Amino acid sequence: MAFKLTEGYLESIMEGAELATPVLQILAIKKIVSGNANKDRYRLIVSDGRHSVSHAMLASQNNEQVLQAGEHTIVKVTRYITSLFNNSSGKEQRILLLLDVDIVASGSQVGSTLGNPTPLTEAKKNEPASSNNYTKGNSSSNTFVGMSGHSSNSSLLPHNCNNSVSLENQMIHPICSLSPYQNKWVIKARVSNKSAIRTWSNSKGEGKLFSMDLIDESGEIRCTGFKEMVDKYYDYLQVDKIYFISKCQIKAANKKFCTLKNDYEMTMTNETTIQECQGEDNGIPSTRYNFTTIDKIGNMEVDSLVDVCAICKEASELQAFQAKSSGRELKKKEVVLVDQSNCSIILTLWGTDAENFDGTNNPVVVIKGARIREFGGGKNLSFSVGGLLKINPDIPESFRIRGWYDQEGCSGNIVDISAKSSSFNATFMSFKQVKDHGLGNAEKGDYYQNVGTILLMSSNNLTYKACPTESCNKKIIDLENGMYRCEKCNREFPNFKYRLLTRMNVADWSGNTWISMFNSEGETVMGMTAQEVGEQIESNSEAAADIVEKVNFKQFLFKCRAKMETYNDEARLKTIAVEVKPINYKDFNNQIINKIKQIMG
DNA sequence: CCCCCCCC
Repeated sequence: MAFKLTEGYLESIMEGAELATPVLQILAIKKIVSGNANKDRYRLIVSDGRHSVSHAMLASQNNEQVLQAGEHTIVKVTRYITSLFNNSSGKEQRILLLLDVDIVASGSQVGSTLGNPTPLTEAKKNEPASSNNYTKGNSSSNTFVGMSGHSSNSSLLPHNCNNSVSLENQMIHPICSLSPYQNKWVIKARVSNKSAIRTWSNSKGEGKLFSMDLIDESGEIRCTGFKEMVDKYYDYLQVDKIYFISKCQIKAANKKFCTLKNDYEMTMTNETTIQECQGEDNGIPSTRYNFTTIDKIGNMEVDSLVDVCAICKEASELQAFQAKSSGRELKKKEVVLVDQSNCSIILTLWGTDAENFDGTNNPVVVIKGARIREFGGGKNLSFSVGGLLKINPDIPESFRIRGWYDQEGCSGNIVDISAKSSSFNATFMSFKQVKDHGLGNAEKGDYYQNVGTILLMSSNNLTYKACPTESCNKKIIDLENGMYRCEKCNREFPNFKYRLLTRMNVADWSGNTWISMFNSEGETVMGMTAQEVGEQIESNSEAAADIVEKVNFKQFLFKCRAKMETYNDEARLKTIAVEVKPINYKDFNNQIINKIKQIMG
């Protein structure tokens, strides 16, 4: 198969021309920067068959497909940028950044270098950009300006900026090219999000800070200003405006607190210069989202951050309450979100976000950086600092989901990701606590869990003969003619099934209690099926004693329902184990550690 | 240099 490259394109591109979809071959791939997470940065040698360019870089979202395709791969470049920067010897160097590529043929399909490409000479690469001064793939924007001839009006500079040189005259670097290894740069970026000013006070000191999200056509990065930087820049920086920014300190990003797609984040320093870009803002996008559909959240890690675009199906009233742990007065609103995955999830808004949220008319809710939480086995989302919340924003995804909801989503069957998987995540309590707290007065009983030791199990009536109908567990009457009658089903059967109904005395350090349990819980405790238990006892009257003895001193996690019942005019607490599980010592130890921490204050 | 962000 013959592959065709867009011969001669590279020369023009590296001189600043805009050419639609160059088709290039990747001759070499070299890792240049290793990120803290999963995004490494790669330098490429690319060829158009006539020339090769060694100063090419791959935008990290393309890493996976290009690495997989390997050297000799042919790509169609759907979006690119060139940018000037100073190389190590202080010379200007133009680099080619591949923002979006489609694989035309993988390296193994191509197998060799096409044509006989010669390296573009230094002289060629260092020629000034063509007349319009900008270099861009597929639109007329000038996000990354080469050397610009025009001078800026210094009166436009804000008085509180410390620089004397206008950044506007300098070359602009794409955000995705920033790294700790290169500190001479200027970016031109839009502020897509700005936090409130926050103060802190801990053992290391105290202070105040704010952070903002910066975005350009190549990528995004978070920037934080501490202390005096707050005074200097907080009011000056406005969301949605565009700034020239230089000389921040670049360091590895902590992914735990930021969904921005960048391995780095930056911090303002005394050297930092920020100037508003008064002119053209074309081509610089506003917030960039990385949306996850709700169905996926069910399998995602608790505490991680996601971006969602969903419809508010319903919203609760504003609820105010006091946090048990901190005593703080909290306000929240629970919003049920749905999306095209036909799943719903609860989003909790706090404080003013909760107060301000209006759920009428099913608005589109777009969130960047919602925190995944878990409650009772279900997942939910919590929105708070560092995130961005928009209602009915003007983005394509918003219109798309609006259409989906109005046409079909509003009447569809929805799976609730926030649904609690089991009846509890009930509190761990000792039997003494159960007694002291007077559990059992709630109408449906009170739930708790306990890790306990079986002291004694009654060997009488371990099993009963039950109706063989699958959905019916009613005790049957032995008609003693080979038939069994179920009153509930009003039928006679030639067979029955064994069911367990056991009572055992369970102890922990604080006391003991009698717990009843039904079939499956009893099977777990005995390690036998009800059928096996029934048959063994049937064939050997001594079997029951053996079975009971083997259970003694076994330990389990008991999930219990306690309810006060009146029996012969006497109130007593009836406890049923609704779930019995082997002890997960890791979880159990965490419970104990948390308790110790509580006790220690 | 923050990074707590809440509740059942």
